[in-house]
Amino acid sequence: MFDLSRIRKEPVAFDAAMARRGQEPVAEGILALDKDRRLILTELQEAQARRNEISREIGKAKGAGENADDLIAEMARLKADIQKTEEQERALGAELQDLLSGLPNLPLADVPDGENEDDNRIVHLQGEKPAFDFDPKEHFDLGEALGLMDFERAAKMSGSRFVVLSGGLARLERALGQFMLDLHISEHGYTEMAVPSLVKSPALYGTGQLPKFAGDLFKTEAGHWLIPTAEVPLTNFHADEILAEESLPRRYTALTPCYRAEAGSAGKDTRGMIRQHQFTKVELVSIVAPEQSIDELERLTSAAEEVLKRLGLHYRRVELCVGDLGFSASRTYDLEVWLPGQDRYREISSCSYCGDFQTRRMNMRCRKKGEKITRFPHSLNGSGLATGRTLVAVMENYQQADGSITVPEALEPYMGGLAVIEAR
RNA sequence: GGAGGGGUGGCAGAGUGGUCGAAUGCACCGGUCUUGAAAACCGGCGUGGGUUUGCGCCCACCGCGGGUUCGAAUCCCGCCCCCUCCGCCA
Repeated sequence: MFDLSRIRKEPVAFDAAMARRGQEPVAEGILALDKDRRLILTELQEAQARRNEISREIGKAKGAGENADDLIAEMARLKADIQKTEEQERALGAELQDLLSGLPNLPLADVPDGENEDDNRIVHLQGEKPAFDFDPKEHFDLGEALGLMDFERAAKMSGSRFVVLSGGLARLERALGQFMLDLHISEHGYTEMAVPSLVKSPALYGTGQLPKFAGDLFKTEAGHWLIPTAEVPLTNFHADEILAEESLPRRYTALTPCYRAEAGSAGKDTRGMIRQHQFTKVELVSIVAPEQSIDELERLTSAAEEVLKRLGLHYRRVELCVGDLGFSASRTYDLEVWLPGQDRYREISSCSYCGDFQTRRMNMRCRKKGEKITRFPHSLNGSGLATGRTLVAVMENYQQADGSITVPEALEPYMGGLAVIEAR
C-alpha cells in the first residue's frame, strides 16, 4: 500500500519503479481518481457542516418554542444530497483502494534488474560441497529406503503433497525446529511466540497475501484461512497499534505449520518433501524504526545463515532480481542450500525487507516519546529456516553409503543419544 | 451450542436523544514554587481526513455495519469480541 502524497509528489519516478516490476503506468489514473474523490469529499463535508449547523438551529428554535418547519424542510433536501454524495465518495474511495491494494511493493533502487530467478545475483557462498565416494541419493529415496518417510500412506489420507515421517526422521525434524528456535531466542534476540495457524482476512490483507493471492491459500468453511507462513500472525501481532518507538526493534520468532495450496505448481517438485501443502517453518519477523531497516535485513539474514553454518551445510546467498521479488518485498535475499542428491541449490530461506508496505496495510504505527507525529515502522521477515527443506538438506548432505544418515553435531542435544538414523 | 451481562480516550470510569470528541480521577508532558526532589498549584494532553502560505476552519470516529430521528455514545436491527452460568470437549 502506498502513500498517495508520495505518488502525487513523484508520479514519474513511481511509474518508473513500477515498470521495473513489469507494471503498467498507474500514477496518472490514481491521481485523477484521487483528485475526483477529494473534490467530492470536500463537497460532502461542506454539506455535513451545513447539516450540523441546521441541526443546532433546530434545537435552538425548538428550545425557544419557535417554528422550525423551514429548517426541517431544508434538512430533508440536504439529507438526500448528502446520501448521494456519500455514495459517490464511497465508490471512488473503493475504486482507489482496489487499485492501490493490488500494487506490489517497489524495489529498492539497487535491486538488480531481471525477469526471473536466472537473473538473481549471487552474493556469497559459505562452505563447500561435500565429497562423496558414492552416488548421493535424493532424500525421498533415502527416506523410503529407511522406512521412515511415507508418501503413499499420506496420500491415502490427504492426497498428494503430504508426507508422514516416523521414528528417527520425525524426531530429526522436531530437533531441527527446537534447535533453530533455541538459537534465535538465545543468541539473536528474538522473542519466541506461539501463534494461531488460522487467521481472518484482514490479517492476510495486512501482510499482502490478500486480495491478490487467495488462490494460493486454504480457507475453512467457517471463514478462516490457514496461514501460509508465520509471517502473517507475527507481523499482524501489532496491527492497528501505535508502538512506542523506544520499544523497537521488536523481533519475533515462531515455529508453526504452514499451509499452501500450491495452485499453479502442478508438475513441479512432485516427488519428495520439497513442495508440500503442509510444512513446518521457523519464521523470523522484525519490526524496526525506518532508519534501521536496511541494517536489519543483514542482521536477519545472518541469523538465518547461522542455522546453516551450525548444521555444516553448504549454501549460497542470492539477491533476488526485481522480477523474482515477492509482492510485499523491496529487497529479498534467498538462502539456497546445496542438495547433493539433486545436484543443485534449493531455496531454504527467503529474507525480505518490506519497508512500510505491510505496516501501512495493517495500520501499525510508531511514535517517539513526547512527540505527536506517528509514522510507519518497517517490517522484515525471513525463514530461519523451513524445517522440512532443512530435513531434506541434512539427509542428502549427511547420507552414508549404506543409506543411513549421520546426525549433525549441533542437533545431538535434541536427539536423545541417536547419532545415526538407520533402517531397523 | 443455550441463557444472561458487557464493549466509551494510555488506564479507570461518568454519560441513556440536543454545542458530547465526550465529565472526573490516574498516568503522561510543560510551567510556577524548591538548593534539588516530592507535594501543591496552573496549563496541556485521542486518531484519521479535507481545506488553507499560515493562524485556523471543517468532517468523521464512543467494538463493526445498517436503521429510526430535524438531531444518536445514548433508541432499534445484524455481526464481531469479552465476561458469567449451563452443555460439550483436548
